[in-house]
Amino acid sequence: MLKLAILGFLHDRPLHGYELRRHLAGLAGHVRPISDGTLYPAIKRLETDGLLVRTAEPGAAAAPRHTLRLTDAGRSALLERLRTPDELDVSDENRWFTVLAFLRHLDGEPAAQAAVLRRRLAFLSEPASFFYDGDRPMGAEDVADPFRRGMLLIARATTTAELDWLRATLAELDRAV
Amino acid sequence: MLKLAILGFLHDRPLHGYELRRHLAGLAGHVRPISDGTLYPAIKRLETDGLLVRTAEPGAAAAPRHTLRLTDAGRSALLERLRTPDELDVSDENRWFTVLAFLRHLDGEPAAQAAVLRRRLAFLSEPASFFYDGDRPMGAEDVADPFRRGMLLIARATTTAELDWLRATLAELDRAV
DNA sequence: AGACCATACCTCGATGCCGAGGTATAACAA
DNA sequence: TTGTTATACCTCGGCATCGAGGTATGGTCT
Repeated sequence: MLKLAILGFLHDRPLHGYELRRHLAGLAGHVRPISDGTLYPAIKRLETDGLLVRTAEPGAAAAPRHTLRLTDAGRSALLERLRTPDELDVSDENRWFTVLAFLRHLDGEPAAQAAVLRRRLAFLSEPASFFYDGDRPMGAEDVADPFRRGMLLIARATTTAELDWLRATLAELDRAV
Repeated sequence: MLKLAILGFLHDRPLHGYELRRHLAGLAGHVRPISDGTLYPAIKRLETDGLLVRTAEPGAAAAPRHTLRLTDAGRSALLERLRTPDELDVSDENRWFTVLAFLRHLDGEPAAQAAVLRRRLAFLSEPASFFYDGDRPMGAEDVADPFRRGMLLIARATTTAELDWLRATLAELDRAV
C-alpha cells in the first residue's frame, strides 16, 4: 500500500522524501499515520528494485535533499499494479482508496479503469455482514445491540454511496470506450 | 486488533480455536481474512499473559480441541481496553469497528460507552480530506479527477451516516446515565 | 555569538502478521 | 478399502511496520 502510494505520487512529479511524507500524511495520515521508520526503508527497497532513482541536491533549504524520480520500470510497475490490483487492494477500504487515488494514471485506458471498478462492484455486491445467524448475514434490523446496529447502518450507508458512484462512473467510462 | 477481537468473543462464552476463527472471519474476514499463522500465535501470547486458559477436550468432533476460556485478568483487560482505546482504535475504521463490536460489554457503564463514542465524534468532526491545497482540505467540488472525487463523496457519505448515528446513540446513552 | 527550531535523512530492535507448510482425527463417499 | 473432506492445531521463515533514537544543516531570535 505504501509502495503503491509512493509510486503514485512520484508519477506526477519528482519529490524529495520530506515532501513525499507530507503527501502521504494527507492521503492516509488522518486515519493511520506513517512513520519515518517505515517510509525511508520503503524508499530504499524501491531504489534497490530499480523503480526509482535518488539524486542528492545539496543544501536547498536545510540538509541535503534526495530528489526521488520514477524510472521507466517504476512507471510500468505502477501502471501494472493499477491494472491488476490484488484481492486485498479491492476489499480493504484503505488499500482500495489508495488504488482510487491513482487510478487516473491509467488515463489512456478507460477500459482498464472500468475493469478495476467492476471488480470493486462485484466485491460490494456479495451479501456480507459482520455477524451471522448460521450462514445468513444479519442486517441492522436483526441486531439488538445498538453499537453493532450502528456498524451495520454505517456500512450500509457507505456501500450504498459507493455503489451509486461506481455505477455512474462506469456509465461514463463505458461511453469513453 | 486481533487481541481485542479474541477477548471480545471469548467474553460471551468459551470457544475453541476453530470456532473463534469462524467468528473472526465473520467480523473482519470479508475485508481482510486472518490466517492460522496469525491466530494461533496470538492465542498463545494471550495465554502467556494470563488473559485466557486452554483446556484440552479430547475428541469432540475430530482432533482434540482446546477450549479457550477468559480469565478474570482477561476480562478486566478487555474492559479496560474498551474504556480507553488508543488513538488508532478511534481513527482507523477497521479497529474502530472492532471496538464497536464489543462495546456492549461495558453494559453497566453507559457513561464510559458515551465517552468512547464522543472520542470518535471528535475525530470525525476535525476537518480532513485526502488532498490539500496548501493547508486547506479539498472537497469533492474542488477535484476534477473522477476517482478522487469518488473517494471524497464516499467518505462524506460515511461520515454523515456515522455522525447521525453517533448523535442519536449518545442522546440515548445520556438519558440512561 | 549562542540558543533554538524546522528541515531532512537514517538506523535498529521489537513486534505482529502472512503464507506455506505440516500433523492428526473422524466422517463419508466411491 | 481407499480416498477425500472437514475439523483442529501448530511451526517457521520472512517481511513490513513501528517507535525511539540519532545526525546534520541552515535559518531565526536574542
